[in-house]
Amino acid sequence: MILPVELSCKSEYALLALIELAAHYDTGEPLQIRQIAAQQNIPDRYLEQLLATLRRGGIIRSQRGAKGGYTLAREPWKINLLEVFICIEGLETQPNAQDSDAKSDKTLEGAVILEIWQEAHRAASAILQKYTLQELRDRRDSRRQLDFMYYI
Amino acid sequence: MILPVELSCKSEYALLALIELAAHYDTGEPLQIRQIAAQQNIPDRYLEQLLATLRRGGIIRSQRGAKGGYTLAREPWKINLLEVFICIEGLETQPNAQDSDAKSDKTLEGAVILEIWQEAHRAASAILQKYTLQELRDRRDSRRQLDFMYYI
DNA sequence: ATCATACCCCGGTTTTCCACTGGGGTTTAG
DNA sequence: CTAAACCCCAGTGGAAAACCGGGGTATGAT
Repeated sequence: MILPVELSCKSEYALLALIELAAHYDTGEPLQIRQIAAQQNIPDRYLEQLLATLRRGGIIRSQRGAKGGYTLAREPWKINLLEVFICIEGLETQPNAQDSDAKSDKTLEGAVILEIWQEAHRAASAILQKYTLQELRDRRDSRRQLDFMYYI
Repeated sequence: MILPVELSCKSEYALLALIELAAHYDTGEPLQIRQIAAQQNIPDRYLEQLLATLRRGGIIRSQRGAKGGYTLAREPWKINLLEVFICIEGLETQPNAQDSDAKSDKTLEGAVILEIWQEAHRAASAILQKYTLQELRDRRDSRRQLDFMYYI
C-alpha cells in the first residue's frame, strides 16, 4: 500500500552514519565509508549505497579520490529526520488522488481508511520533522556522559 | 526491526471486513466470510485467516455450523482502530529494554534513534486510538450520500 | 607520471516476508 | 445425516530487502 512508514535497516543505518558525520562536522574533514562502517557495525558495501542515496538527496556531499569521504551538505541542525526518511525510503508519490478515474482504491471504504491512515502518518511525520541530526548527536553525547558516570 | 507501522493489505482487509460487520451489527445476525469477501473483493481463504486472528484477539465472535458467521464482539463504538492494528500486525513485544544484556540494540546511537522513533509511533497510535469502527461506518455512509447527490 | 586510495555505478545473490491457496477436520441447523 | 459454515495448519510464488562483487573514475601523494 501507500505510506510505508517503518524503521527499516536502511533507515537506521543511514541515521547512524549521519550521527557520525554530524559529530565530525566541526572538523571540516570528510569521513570515509570504512570508518563509519567500522564504528557502527554496518556492512560497508551496503552503506555505500545508502550514502549514495543521501548524496543524491542533497543531504551529504562526497569527495572523491585519496583523502576523500563524506561530509554533511548542511549544518547538523538544518537536517531533520523526516527528510532523511523520505530520502532513504523514497516515498515520493501520493499525488492528488484523481486523474480521471485511475485505480485509486475505487471503493468508498478504502478511501475512508486511507484518509485516517494519512492523518496518523502526518502526526508521526510531524514528530520526525522536529528532530534534527544535532539533537541526535546531543542525545548520544549526554547518554555517554551518563554511562560514564555510572561506570565510576 | 521493531515497530513496523505500515498499512498492509492485511490491515486494510481486516478493516474493510470490520466495517461490514459494524454495518450489520444492529441486526444481530452473523455475516459469513463469503458475503464479506464478495462485498469487498477480498480473497475469501485469506480473509478467513484474518477473521481468525480478530477472533483470537477478542474483536469479533464466530458462530460455527450452518447459518454461522461472524459478529462484532462489542459495539462498533467500543472498538478503536489501534487495537485492530495491534491485533492484526501483532506488534506485541517491546518489553523494557534490558534483561541482563540481551541483544537490545546495544549501541547508544541505536537507542537514541529507537527512542525518537517510538515517540513518532506513539503520536500515530494516538490518532488511531481515537477512531472507532462506528466512525468508519459513519464516514462511509455520509460519503455514499454525497456520491448519490452528485449522481443526481 | 604513477600509484594507491576512495568514491561511483550497476548488476547479481540470498534471505525474508507477504499475499494467497489447499487439504483436510469439526461443529451445528434443519 | 447431511450440507453449510467455521477451524487449523501447511504449503507456494513472487517481490522486496539486505548484502556482495566487479570494474570504472577521480584525486592527492610521491
